Amino acid sequence: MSDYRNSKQRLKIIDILKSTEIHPTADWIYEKLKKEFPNLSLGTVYRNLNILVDMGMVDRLDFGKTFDRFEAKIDKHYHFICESCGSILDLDIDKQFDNKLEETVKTHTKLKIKTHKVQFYGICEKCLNKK
Amino acid sequence: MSDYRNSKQRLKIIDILKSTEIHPTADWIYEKLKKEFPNLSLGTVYRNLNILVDMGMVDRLDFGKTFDRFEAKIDKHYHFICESCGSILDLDIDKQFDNKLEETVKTHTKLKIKTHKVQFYGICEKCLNKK
DNA sequence: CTGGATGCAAAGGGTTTGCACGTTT
DNA sequence: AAACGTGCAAACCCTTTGCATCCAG
Repeated sequence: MSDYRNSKQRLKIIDILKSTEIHPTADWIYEKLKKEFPNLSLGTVYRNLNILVDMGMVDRLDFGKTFDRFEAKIDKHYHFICESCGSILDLDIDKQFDNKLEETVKTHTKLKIKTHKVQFYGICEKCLNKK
Repeated sequence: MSDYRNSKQRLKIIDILKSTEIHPTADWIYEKLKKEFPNLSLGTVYRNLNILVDMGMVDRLDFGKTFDRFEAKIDKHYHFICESCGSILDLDIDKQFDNKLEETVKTHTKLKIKTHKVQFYGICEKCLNKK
């Protein structure tokens, strides 16, 4: 892993992210940062966001994949994504968890919850046995 | 919403999805279906997958967004995505749920769980008040 | 000085779409 | 016949990358 130097742009990106609650897109950050660095390029924003994620200072909100995956719908269930081989497994967790999770949110917020998704990340059995 | 007719390609896509557990990508389906329809185009696969998702027969595994979003990392938490305005809110659920969820999976499978993510979907307070 | 960081623009990669033709109802 | 579906290819859109230049350590 390389050493990261300080850069005004990167420090400001952290500032921006810390100062907002809207979970911005790269482009939103770019537009905001451009006021201070008129020559800023979107590529720089993306590069720095990746570095910050790598440093563990920023979280990327995604599914951990590069393209969509599909499945024939049978019932609601959770997914496990293997960080080693990328495979996705269905998990059948007791339905009580479904309800408990949504109930908890409903009693603590004023949101109308329609559904929820859960993904677990780790190493699948196959990959564990390979080592 | 338009009426959907039957198409051999679409019916076969459902068959393929029902016959596998690997949560395929569009391209994987395309390669498989191409053996039966040599002139098949990837666009057709994508179109049909979108139709099937629209019909509720297929689930798309994604985060429900078109581009990445970022946030300064503070601690682990769940997210709520408003299906009306697209905003993302942080949820602070009692940590006991974190542990219970992962423990449940650990005791029922041989997977090594490292972390998990949860997204709730619904309507946020602002949008609820607008109606 | 040395190697990371930037701006610019082009390239990438997955997904969508316009159009003319084919197919279902 | 009317409207949806298909194949093909181009267009899209977000993200990454090559390169010459700039700048931090």
